[in-house]
Amino acid sequence: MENSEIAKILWEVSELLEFKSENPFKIRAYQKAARNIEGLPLSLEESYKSGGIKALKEIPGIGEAIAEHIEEIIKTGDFKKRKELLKEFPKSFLEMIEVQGIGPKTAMLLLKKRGIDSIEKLEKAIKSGALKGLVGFGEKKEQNILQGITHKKKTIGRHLLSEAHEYADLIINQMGKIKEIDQLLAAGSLRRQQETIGDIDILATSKNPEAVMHAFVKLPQVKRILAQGPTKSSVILKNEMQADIRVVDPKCFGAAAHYFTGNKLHNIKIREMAVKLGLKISEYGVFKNDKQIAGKTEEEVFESVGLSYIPPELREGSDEFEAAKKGNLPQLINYPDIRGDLHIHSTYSDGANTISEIAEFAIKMEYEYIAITDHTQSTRVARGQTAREIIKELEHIDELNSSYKNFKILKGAEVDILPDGTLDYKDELLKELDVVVAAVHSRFKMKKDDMTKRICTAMKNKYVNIISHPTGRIIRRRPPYELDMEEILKTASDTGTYLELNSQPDRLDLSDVNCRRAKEMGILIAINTDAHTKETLYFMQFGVSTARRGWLEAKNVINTNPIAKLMKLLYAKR
DNA sequence: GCCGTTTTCGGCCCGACTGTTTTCAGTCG
Ligand SMILES: Nc1nc2c(ncn2[C@H]2C[C@H](O)[C@@H](COP(=O)(O)OP(=O)(O)OP(=O)(O)O)O2)c(=O)[nH]1
Ligand SMILES: [Mg+2]
Ligand SMILES: [Mg+2]
Ligand SMILES: [Zn+2]
Repeated sequence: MENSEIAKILWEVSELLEFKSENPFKIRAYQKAARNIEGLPLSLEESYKSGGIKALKEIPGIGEAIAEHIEEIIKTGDFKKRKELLKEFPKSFLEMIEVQGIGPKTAMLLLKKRGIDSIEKLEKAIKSGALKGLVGFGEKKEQNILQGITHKKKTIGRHLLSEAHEYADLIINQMGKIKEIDQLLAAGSLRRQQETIGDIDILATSKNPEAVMHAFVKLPQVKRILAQGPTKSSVILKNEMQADIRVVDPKCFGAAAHYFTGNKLHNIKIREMAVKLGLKISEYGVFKNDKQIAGKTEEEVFESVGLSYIPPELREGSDEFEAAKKGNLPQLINYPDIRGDLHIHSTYSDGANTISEIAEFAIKMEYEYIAITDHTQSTRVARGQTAREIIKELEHIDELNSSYKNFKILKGAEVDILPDGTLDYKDELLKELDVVVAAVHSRFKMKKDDMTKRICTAMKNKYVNIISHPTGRIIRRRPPYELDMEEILKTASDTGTYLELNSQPDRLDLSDVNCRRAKEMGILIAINTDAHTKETLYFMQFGVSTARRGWLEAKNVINTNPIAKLMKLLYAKR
């Protein structure tokens, strides 16, 4: 049982409890537990197996009751209380609150008074006028719900960080033309650089908020206005993304930026800390006896509760406060720390650019080195090369290198890890390479033990430097291979193998939480792009963002080193 | 339901916008 599955079950229970109008704090307790479990690097099932209920209760937000539920879920796949709740409310009913504007109260009213228990029935009911006369329902509400249903049908859920970035830049560019705006900031999950983004959150400061809102909702990208007030508006954009905007006075910028960056749990926790100190934190500032005492900058907000500045990528409402209090926050890696890219494809396999085109581009990016790592024979769809074919490429690289100074092209390959854990090239050939990146490209559905053994066997080969995209997940498309991540990490640590943080926006693999776990175990990470075109060498920024979310410092990442040190690290296993 | 360096009971973040409401509940950030 995966953590994500357990989290999903608990989240669903929180929704079921909402329908029953349970104590809102109890509902929040289930939601908190679910969120915390999602962000957990260790397998709950493994923790339970080794430490029982007691180990579960050590996780924040999990107490006696939820720990027992989790035990039951691990043992039977479900738990009694949930099964009972589900008898009352069918699955299709749960989906109703996913429609914008419908919450648990409205859904219950529709169920009780009209027997509506699915989005389909709701749509029919509105169109046939069956909701006329229902308390709290009028023409506008019906139309809003219909539009909400249409919107829901068109969207696929959360967006990749890269897509959201691009679109947010467009909007922010447009907003830059609004005269009344002072400062602009992309906030929310975008600023925290989460791997997926729910909506675009933008903060503006202005002395004339109404004028700003007026101009904002008239932007050409805006399709529909969900809400418009003087300090806050929400719209649906033409690409069906939602955008939320807040406008505040410049003297509130810090507090508003902090609020709008979140995440929610982080906000709640820092506000609780303020309450204990006799203060109040809101998006408008830090207040003592209704008098603003701070809030112009984010630093002031943190300082008011005795914390040093916490970078947005760490604001998850977990243990960042502890670190900030003790002054133990990491010196997070920055993009300019990166000196090269160790996983790139050229026209020798399925890349679009020649090695020299890639090299020229990398030099413009001020890199000191790159590794060309084309596919090997078993990955035929990606034009993987035989041993004979790659020899030509290696000679070509030698030739090119003689023409560069202060820049080096490393000879590499992205070598297939075959199902038995052996590699697609013989050791005699691997020996000729500077960088061996090893990866699984076939038989993704192997059993957990087999897949773990497969990758661990590969790590035990002394020529293997880096395991590429270690879990194989593709965001929104393919779940990770079944893996014992702890075993993988342990073997990486024992063998001195590096793990990749693949920067492709739909991979980001290792994920943020796994990076953090790897760091704790002393494993070094290679942040690579796996670029198949020279322009996508810029995907490095997403890798660095994810690394920052994983608390990584420059020293945890091998490709922040100058070439001489890097070469030493690459030859350390041999 | 969870939690505690004052607490094992009694708190639990704080605010904006909408629609249909004669004064605020519901939903959302
Ligand atoms: N204090 C407080 N702040 C909140 C609450 N809900 C949201 N926020 C703040 C923190 C969020 O990061 C920020 C933006 O809200 P969003 O719903 O857009 O969430 P966020 O961007 O974090 O994630 P997303 O990718 O959009 O799902 O607003 C809340 O209930 N209380
Ligand atoms: Mg957001
Ligand atoms: Mg938002
Ligand atoms: Zn690759």
